[in-house]
Amino acid sequence: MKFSTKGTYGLRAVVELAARYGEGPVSLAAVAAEQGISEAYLEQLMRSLKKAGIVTTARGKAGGYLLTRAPEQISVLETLRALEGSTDIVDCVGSDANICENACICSARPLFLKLQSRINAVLQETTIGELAEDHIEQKKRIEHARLS
Amino acid sequence: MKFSTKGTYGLRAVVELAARYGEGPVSLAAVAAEQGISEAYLEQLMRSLKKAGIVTTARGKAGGYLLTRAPEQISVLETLRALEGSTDIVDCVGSDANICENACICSARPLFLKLQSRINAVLQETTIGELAEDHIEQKKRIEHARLS
DNA sequence: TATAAAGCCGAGTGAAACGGTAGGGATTAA
DNA sequence: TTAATCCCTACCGTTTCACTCGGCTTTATA
Repeated sequence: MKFSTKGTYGLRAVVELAARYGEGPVSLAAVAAEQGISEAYLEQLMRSLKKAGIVTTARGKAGGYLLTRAPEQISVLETLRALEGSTDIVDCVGSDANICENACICSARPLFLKLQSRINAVLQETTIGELAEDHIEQKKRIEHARLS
Repeated sequence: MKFSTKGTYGLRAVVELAARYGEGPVSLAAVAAEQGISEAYLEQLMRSLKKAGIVTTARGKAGGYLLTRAPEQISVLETLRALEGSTDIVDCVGSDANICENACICSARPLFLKLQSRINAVLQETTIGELAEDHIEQKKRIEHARLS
């Protein structure tokens, strides 16, 4: 029941792009430096995000990554799915439940179904835009505290 | 973000014991057979559960496992913690948050905190007793359908 | 037009966790 | 005494994780 760094790093990278939404392409190096992540590793994650239609790229010099949509229109659910493949806590909930032949008798299934729906609700209703706003606020507060 | 089989198998085993609460010790072999789990593997899980004070044992011939308390007094949270070590989705939520030095600036943290609290709520409020009841009901329904 | 800065891509790798097995020991009811 | 139990340690093959490496293509700009 742990999030992988894939999900965490990727999510943070997307939030970073959201914080700079409208300012043109942001280079991988810039995102990696800001978030303290290895460039080569982050590149892989960006690939997944691109394939999922969450980010797009500008190639060549002065190129970089951009969100395909406004940050408020990207859900965390979508982002994590792109990064981790699925956000299902077990295979027997969600689309192909038939994977577990004992689904109809498994005593843990009702719990998993409930839990999964709660999780999905949070991930669905939270947008990258919200996280970015919080993050910008937080940065301001810290800056403010440092100066005084 | 996947549950391991440790958690799933162990939980099911505990529910099985709950379904037979008050009937004396249940042997490992019986639980393993009923749930379709390898005996040797399940034994490991039972050890964790015993160490955590969720089950107790009777040794020797006609021995087996028993719940230490009434099923309604055992939460799923407690059970999963015993089996998986922790139910925290990332290390930087929960007791020792200081593990992540950037916690105060990490843009994903607010999300994780919210998500964790929702998850914990479900796991805390669901008891083994409830799962056992559901399970018994379900078995009855199936039996009924088979006969008609 | 040459060059450097960027993204694109496939492959490889060490460590850890997962999921399970094996084999022997201790305990106890019959 | 025997057989049915739980108790414990160690091992092991596979997969996933978290990265790294090296070479390629694209493109702005000097």
